[in-house]
Amino acid sequence: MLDIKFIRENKDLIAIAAKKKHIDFDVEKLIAADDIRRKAMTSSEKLRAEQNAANDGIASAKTPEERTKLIADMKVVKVALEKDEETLKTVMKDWQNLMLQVPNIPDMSVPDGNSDADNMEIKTWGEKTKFAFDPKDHVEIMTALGMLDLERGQKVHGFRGYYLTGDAVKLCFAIWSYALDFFGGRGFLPVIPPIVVRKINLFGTGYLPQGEEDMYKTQDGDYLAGTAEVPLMGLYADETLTVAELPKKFLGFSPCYRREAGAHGKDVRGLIRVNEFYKLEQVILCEANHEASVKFHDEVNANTEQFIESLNIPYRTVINCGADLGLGQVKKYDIELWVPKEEKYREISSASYFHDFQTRRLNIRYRDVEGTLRYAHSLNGTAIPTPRILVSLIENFQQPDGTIKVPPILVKYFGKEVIGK
RNA sequence: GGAUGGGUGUCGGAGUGGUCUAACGAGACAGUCUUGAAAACUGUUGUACCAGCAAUGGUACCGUGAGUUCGAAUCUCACCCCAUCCGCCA
Repeated sequence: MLDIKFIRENKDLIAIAAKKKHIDFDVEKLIAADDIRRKAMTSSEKLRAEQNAANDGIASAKTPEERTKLIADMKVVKVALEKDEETLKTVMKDWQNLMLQVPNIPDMSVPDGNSDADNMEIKTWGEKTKFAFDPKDHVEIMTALGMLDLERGQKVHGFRGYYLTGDAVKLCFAIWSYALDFFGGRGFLPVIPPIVVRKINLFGTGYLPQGEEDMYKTQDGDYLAGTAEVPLMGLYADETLTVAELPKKFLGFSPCYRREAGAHGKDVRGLIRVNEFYKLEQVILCEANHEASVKFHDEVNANTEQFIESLNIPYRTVINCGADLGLGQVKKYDIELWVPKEEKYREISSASYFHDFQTRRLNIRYRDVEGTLRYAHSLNGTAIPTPRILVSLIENFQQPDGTIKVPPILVKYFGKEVIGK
């Protein structure tokens, strides 16, 4: 959600933003609706003022005749007021609907593009792993080592179902523990949030109304969130913070549920794309200025880069192009890990900032040093998702004998150096 | 699944359809008094939108939305939310 005043004064920017994000949105339609809204508001407020003024007269009328006369006058005003309010009601529906579709404006540094193929590489780290043998993919390795059962996963859950077993489970716990130490050591408060959430939180974060199809829903009308970002953003909804409390840094840990409704042909094999997984997520609320947003955005992304580096997995970082940005995102970095068997970098992390797009919808404010109420800025980034991280971890660290070398930093958490011996 | 009670300002808490510009109390802030503090006393104390360069003016907000009325915190209806009890489960 953007400020209507800002939209009116910068409608060209909005039009360019929509085009860059490949979102079909006509800002002129919103301006037209807003013109009607303003007119109806001014007009009905004037009539109401008249009515308010007459009220005292009616209450203190000296004679019944005087009173009857005043009431008769106000009956006329009432009819006019009802007409204005009818207009206002109709246009407000339209207006609110349009306001929910206004895209946030991408940063200058976001490249143009039509799809994730146009994302701009800004960093590569590590050597793409070379093998003196024919590397296998993670499904083959894990199945052979009793770490993964896709067949029975499918039997029980259906398409994209999986069982992790044995050392795969231990590896997940090791990664979670390590991540908790790593990110916790950088000032993030660990949080296990509710992931079955009320609808309002999804509107607030910008996942609704557009993302309805990708979400699981309960019979009570609640939703299973696809990321801990949703409940963490809801945490301070409708609250006013003090500037001294900012920035707030959270490390959420939660299961994540995604229907992957629009991705039926994509990544049909293995652990890349699944309906339920676990994720540690960084969320920050900070002061309302662009520099702070940029600073924390870089910080959040660097945290995950350094985490991946400590595991010694080759990766690259991209700036997502316009078409790959969500409605509310100003800028987004993806970190992609090298997957040897596919010979491709695959997304593992996504860090974005929103300015006050989310906090306006959620009504998260703070008082700045002058005492002025302001909407905070929000940003978030993946810390680490499981089991997706296992794909590149296992494929990059596989050995000729079919075993897996555990990254040294994880040995302390995992308990042994090699899986499969 | 069944039953009941309740949503008022920063908080507690009143509120017979018109003077609600929401009583009263607490808190916070400022001042008086004081060597300083406490106490006491006095005053101030929300948010959003519209018009305006501004000073300022207007409107709305008592959970949300409709309705009745010249006029609604107050009456009617629907919904949302909160709490408690019983049952069931962990």
